[in-house]
Amino acid sequence: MPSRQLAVVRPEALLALDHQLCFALYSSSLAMTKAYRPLLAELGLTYPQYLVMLVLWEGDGLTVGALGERLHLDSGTLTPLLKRLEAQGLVERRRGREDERTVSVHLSREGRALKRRAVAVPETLLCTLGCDRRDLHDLVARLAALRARLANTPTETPP
Amino acid sequence: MPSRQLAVVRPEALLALDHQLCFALYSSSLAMTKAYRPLLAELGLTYPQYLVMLVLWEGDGLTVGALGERLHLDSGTLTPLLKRLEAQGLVERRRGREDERTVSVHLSREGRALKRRAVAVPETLLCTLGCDRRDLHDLVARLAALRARLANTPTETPP
DNA sequence: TGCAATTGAATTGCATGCAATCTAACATGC
DNA sequence: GCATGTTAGATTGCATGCAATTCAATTGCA
Repeated sequence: MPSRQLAVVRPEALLALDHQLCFALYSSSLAMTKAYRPLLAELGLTYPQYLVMLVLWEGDGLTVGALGERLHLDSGTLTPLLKRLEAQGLVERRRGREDERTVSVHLSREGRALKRRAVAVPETLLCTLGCDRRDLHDLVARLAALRARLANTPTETPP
Repeated sequence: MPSRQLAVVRPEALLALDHQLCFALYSSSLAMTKAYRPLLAELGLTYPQYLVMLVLWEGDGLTVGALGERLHLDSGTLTPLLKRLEAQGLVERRRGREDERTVSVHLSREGRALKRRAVAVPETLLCTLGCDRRDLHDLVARLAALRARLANTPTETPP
C-alpha cells in the first residue's frame, strides 16, 4: 500500500507548474479560446460575446444582472460588451419600465438569425477534437463541480 | 442499449451553455483566478505574474521566448508583465550578450525569497477545496491532454 | 562581402475581467 | 413626505491576452 497520499510534499513538487490545477485550467481555457477564435470570427463575435449569445439564444430578455449571474461576470465586463453587440445590431438593450434601474437585453432579428450559423461552431470544434461524447460530458460535469467548490472559497465571499 | 451516442443532437442541446466544454473551462478558470487573487495579493502578485514566478522558481535565466513557450503566452503579454515584476524588484531582465535580440529573465534575491511564502498559496487552496489528490492529478492530466489536442486544431496553425 | 529574409522583443490597438467608485432609481423608516 | 439606505448599471483604472506591426540583430545566401 503506497503511502504517497500521506507523504509530505516538497515545495518543489507543490509549486511545480505542471502539477498546478490552476495552470492546467488557465492554459487549456486560453487554448480553447484560441481554437474558437477563427470560427467565431466568421460570425463576427469574440468568445465572451459568443457566450452571451448562447445565453440569449436559450431565452432573451434577461437583465444585465441575470446575464451576469448566468455567466459569472459583472456589469463592468458586460456593459461595454453588450454595447458592442448592440452596435453590431445583434441585441437591443431596453430600460426597464417598472424598475428603471434595470436594463434587459433582447435579440434582434439578426441576432436570432445568427443562431443557425452558430450551430456549426461547436460541431466543427467537437469534430476536430474527436472527443468521446461520454468523456466530454464527464469532464464538463467535473469542471462544473470544481467551479461550484471554488465559488464557496471563504476568501471569495468576505462578508 | 441506449442509442444516445448516435442520436442527432438538436441545436438547442448543442448550443446549451451548460453543455459547452468551453464554458465549463472558461468559468472554472475564472473562478480559480478569483480564488487565488486574495492569496496572491498578500505576495503582491497577480495571477499571471504568479505563473511566471512558478516557472522561474523551477529555474531562472530563461529568455522571454522560452518563458512564453512554457506558459503559452507571447511577448505582447509577457513584456509588460515582466517589466512590472522588474519594477517590483522580483526579477531582472538582461539583454543577451551573444545574441542581443534576446532578453533573459533572472530572479532577484527578493524574487528567490518569495518562494518560501508562496508555498502557502497552493497549500491553502488545496485545503479549501478538500480535493482528493488522485482525482486532482487525473483532472490535471486530462486538461493537459485536452490542451495538447486544442493546440493541434488546424485553425490554430494556418500556414 | 553585401543584402534580403528571418527572428526575438517591443509596441500598438482592441476586447476583456474585475475592483472601486459613481449615479440614478427604488425601498425603508420615521 | 422625506431623509437614509440599498440596489442595478455604468464608469474608471489597471492588468492581462493577442493580432498586427515595428525595430534591431542575426542569419543565409548569392
